[in-house]
Amino acid sequence: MIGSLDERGAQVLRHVVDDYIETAEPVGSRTISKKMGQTLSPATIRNIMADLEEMGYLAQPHTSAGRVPTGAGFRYYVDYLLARRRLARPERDQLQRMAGEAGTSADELVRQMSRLLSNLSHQACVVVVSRFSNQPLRSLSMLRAGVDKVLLVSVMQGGWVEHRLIEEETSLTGDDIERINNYLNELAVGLTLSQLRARILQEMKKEKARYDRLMQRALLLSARALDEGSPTEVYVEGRANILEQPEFVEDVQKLKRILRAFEEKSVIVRLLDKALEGETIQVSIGAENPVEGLPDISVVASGYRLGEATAGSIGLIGPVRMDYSHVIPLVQYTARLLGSVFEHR
Amino acid sequence: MIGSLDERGAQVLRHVVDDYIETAEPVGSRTISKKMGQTLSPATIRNIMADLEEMGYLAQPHTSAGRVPTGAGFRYYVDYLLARRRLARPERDQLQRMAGEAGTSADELVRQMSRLLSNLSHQACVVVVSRFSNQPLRSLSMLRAGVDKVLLVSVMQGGWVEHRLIEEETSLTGDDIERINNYLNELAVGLTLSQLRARILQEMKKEKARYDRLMQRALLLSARALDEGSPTEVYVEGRANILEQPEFVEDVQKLKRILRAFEEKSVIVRLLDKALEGETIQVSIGAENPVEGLPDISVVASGYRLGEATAGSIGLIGPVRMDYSHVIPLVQYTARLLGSVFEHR
DNA sequence: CTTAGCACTCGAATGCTTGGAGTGCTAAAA
DNA sequence: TTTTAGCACTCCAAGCATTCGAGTGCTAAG
Repeated sequence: MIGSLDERGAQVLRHVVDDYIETAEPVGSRTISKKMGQTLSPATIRNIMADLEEMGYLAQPHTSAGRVPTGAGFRYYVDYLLARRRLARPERDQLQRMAGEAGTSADELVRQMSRLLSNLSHQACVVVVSRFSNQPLRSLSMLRAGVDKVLLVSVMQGGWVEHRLIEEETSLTGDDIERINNYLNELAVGLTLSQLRARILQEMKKEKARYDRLMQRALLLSARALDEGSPTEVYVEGRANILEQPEFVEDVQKLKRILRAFEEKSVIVRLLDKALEGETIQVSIGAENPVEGLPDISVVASGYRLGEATAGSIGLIGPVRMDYSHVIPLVQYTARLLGSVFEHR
Repeated sequence: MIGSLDERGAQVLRHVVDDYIETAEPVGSRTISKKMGQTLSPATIRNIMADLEEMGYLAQPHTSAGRVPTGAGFRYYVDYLLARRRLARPERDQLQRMAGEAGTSADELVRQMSRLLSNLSHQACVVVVSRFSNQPLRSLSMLRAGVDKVLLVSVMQGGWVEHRLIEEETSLTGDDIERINNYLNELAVGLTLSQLRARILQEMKKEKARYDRLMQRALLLSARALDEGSPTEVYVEGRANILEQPEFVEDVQKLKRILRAFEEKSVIVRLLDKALEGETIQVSIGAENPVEGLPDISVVASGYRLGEATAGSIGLIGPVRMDYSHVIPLVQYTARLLGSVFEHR
């Protein structure tokens, strides 16, 4: 059914999609004819549109309505017809200014960038931070926190800080803790957390042999701390933008499904899954996304890097009828920006 | 206009509110007559309802419709007519089980309790944690985090951990840091953060006199760290429950306003403001809440204590037509539970 | 291959009718 | 004096017919 298009067909498709993105209404042949400077009459356009429909790029809600792009239509549009505009100056400036804010902590910064991105795009913005897997440790320390508790604090490349409070019955002296810290840092700095996990297991055998009870305990505690804890953090900003989209407001069921999805970390992670693999932009149109229950949303997302590894991904979630030509460079730019910000932290 | 009610009037009002809470539809005289076991005919009920309307407790959407409780009607209901039921066993059990989960960190626990509460109530649940103002410090430590950065970590009563990453050009040796830590802990443990702030300012003068450059620097860094940072954290769970309420779904504008409000920390803090003062339950009905733009929501909230001071508040946000007799004990119980959980951390 | 012309389709908007739920009032009953 | 049966009245919601117009597909001429 779906084939390639000649120049004319492509132009018509492009205009249909453009117009539909703008108006959210079915587009008629008259409109397209005008948009193309009346080089072709509505009747001709109708013929072309009928062809496009046959090829699966357009659809008719009912006989006497205009045409609406299908998922395939949007896909073709994004792949071949999109005007790859550069990001407008003022938007670049705003993003850069935000990224330059020095005082904020890493996760506060991400949240604010995400909010700004959602404002600029009028879509909901989602960020997944995979704190652990990939980022090398800058320091790992243990410190006392009250009578029978110790706190394990890890600082990652990029300024991410993670901590775990652990119950510990037997008390450690200040000296003990200092020794442990020296030992841990020697062991850990430069490793990613998953590497460290492996290293600790390895080391535990050695230490057992050496009969150093204190170090054994330190390793045990660290291993325990590393086992717990969620490996990813998720931020959602600009949920209310979903309500700006007529297609969602008309159908409360869709709205509910989307809002529920935003409340499930795992769903969001799955939505942005592909983007986590690299720094290139990923566009899922409609049912293309991996989540079963959400065939009416598109996701435009990109991973952002920190050194060698992908540190997380940032994306926009909205209706299939999204302004891709605007949104794609926005996300792309923001992802790069995030990466470079964390590089210098 | 608004006066006190005789027994009969009160009973009718109670039934109208009960029925309206259940159905979200205007309530007619027939319905009430039946509910009261036909001790009074519909005609009599009509007379009573007309009185209640005159007094401002009921209103008619239009001439030939039933009655709907006004804000004042709900207020009277909550103040005088509510059957103060105890919380049902299974709900108590669920909450307790959740509170007993040992492994989770303080903020993860709050988030999960909040989510559970939103599920049990079918409303959106909001928690405000005022981390700083009131809770005494258990420990305050500085540690190195990379080449030119130090991390200041504070552990509060209740298991709350807070950290700040600070740029620091001149490098500190391990010895320096140890001295600083001893000094800081001596200074800080047992104080609340606001007390500590004052203490540091005091101390800075002294140290200046003593010409101890290292301690000076430590104090400077600490002061800087304490000055930044938001004093409160806010969690919202169960937003999607808002969409279960017909009164909100019918009116997208209201929906938008509510969702936008959920995205503004300051708005939420204002909504729960009164509850932060004490451990008693606060009910704001409709326009009673302090936020201008949200006259259609009710807030049922309670502060939770940690030792002497209020550590935060937890509340439910929903339509004026909320099931107060269910929701009030729910919130009350959860707030107490939270307090006692953090007590033992 | 393009396009003017035309018959046709279908949804959205409009107006009309009807049914029913609910009211207020009055007058009789308790 | 209070209650209630009876009744006229109001108004919304739902159903139905009609109209309007945007848009189509097809055909035949350019």
